[in-house]
Amino acid sequence: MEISHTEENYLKAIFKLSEQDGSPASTNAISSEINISAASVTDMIKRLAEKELIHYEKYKGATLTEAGRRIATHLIRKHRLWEAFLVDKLGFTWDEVHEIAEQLEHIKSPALVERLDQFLGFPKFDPHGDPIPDADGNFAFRKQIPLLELAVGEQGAIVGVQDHSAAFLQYLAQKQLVLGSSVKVLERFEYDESLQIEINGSPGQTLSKKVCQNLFVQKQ
Amino acid sequence: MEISHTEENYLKAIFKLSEQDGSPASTNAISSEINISAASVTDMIKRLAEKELIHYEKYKGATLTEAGRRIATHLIRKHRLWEAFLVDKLGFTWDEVHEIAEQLEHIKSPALVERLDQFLGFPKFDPHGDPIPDADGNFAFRKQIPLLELAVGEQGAIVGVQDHSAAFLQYLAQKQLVLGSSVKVLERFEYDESLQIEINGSPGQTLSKKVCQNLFVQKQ
DNA sequence: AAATATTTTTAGATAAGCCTAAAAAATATT
DNA sequence: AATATTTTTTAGGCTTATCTAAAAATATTT
Repeated sequence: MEISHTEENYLKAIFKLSEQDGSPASTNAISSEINISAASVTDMIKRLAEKELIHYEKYKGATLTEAGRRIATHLIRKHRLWEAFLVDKLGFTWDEVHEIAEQLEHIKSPALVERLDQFLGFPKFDPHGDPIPDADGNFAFRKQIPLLELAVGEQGAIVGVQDHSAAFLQYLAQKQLVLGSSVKVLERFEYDESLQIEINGSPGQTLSKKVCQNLFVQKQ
Repeated sequence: MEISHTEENYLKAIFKLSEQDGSPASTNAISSEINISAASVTDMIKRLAEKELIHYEKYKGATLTEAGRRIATHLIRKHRLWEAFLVDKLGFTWDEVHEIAEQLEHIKSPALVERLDQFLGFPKFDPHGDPIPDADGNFAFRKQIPLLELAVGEQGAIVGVQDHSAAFLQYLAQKQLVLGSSVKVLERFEYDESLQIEINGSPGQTLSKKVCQNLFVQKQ
């Protein structure tokens, strides 16, 4: 069965919206996720249901079938492998690669994905710290918490981000906060929930609550 | 101006058909080049003419405008750079890369092309020996002739192929005929215009007229 | 529980890209 | 030069993916 570029984008959106909690992705949620009118979404999810890529009941939203999930995770696999390629091999920065990977993820060639994976040394995480699913759609798991939840005196390593916007990623890079950077919480200001942290051994950075919520660390 | 994937394919076909002799590409020629009905081609070339990507006069065929040519050569540049990547970095063989590059050539990111070029060491020729145009659309030139035109006793190096089919490329690989192989014409059989040649110093191969027409060599 | 608000679906259009069949124009043949 | 053939265009349709506006269903508030 041929799956179009467009259908792939819907499957990815439904995966993103329904994977965390397992609850169906609503028409409106999909609509705002991919910036397409709700009416068009209804249209498309009907067609995806006919192709048995999603389960869909009128007014009840959509969840992926096994076939749909396989396609979605494979897209995520390709997206993240390409991001790793762009950063590790071509020297792009982590805030520049999302748009390009959005295009590259639609390239259809099973051999290409597997060779790319090998060329990159079978990475388990992409440049933003997100896990790269294996060919069967299994994601590596890692015990990570938002930096905001680190207690005063505790230390951790940056392993991922919640917010993937270029603005946030550029802000982080400027503060020397990249994947692998070591951070230690020196003080917590209850007034605005900001944290005073030490980055790679140099103290003196205050990070806002918003920043600390969007940064994942692994306790050390 | 947005140019669709489909429009790009038409521009590439028109380039291929009209570049050699400079004469316009006829509707039928485009039709059979891209396997789309002549009626659809007429439709599309009208739209391309409106966008000023081609010059088109009813019943007179199409030629590229400067803008159209820029797009076409840029596509060829991307196609060939990706082929080089697939062979040199991912280890694909030269007969496997065309279909994948057909997809990759449509990825839109100027930065990506330039970084890829750099990553590959600014190659001037792709895995089939075809010149990779520079960012301005200029092709490297090389004095090459079909193997068939080499005289008895003359020696040359394989630098390219006329026929890009997987069948031909696989046949060549089997005979140790790859880019850079050295060949010497030992004898010419007038009966069927086949050649007895020495490949990399080992004699004893007879190559048909068809094969010798489709192989380019550089005299040594 | 009734009224109101929100969400979702239906209905009817549109544009891109394709098709086949028929008409028109250009080219080749007698 | 007239006729036949080939090429190209026109006409009319189809599918995919989108839209807006209106109707229907569901959820929320009073």
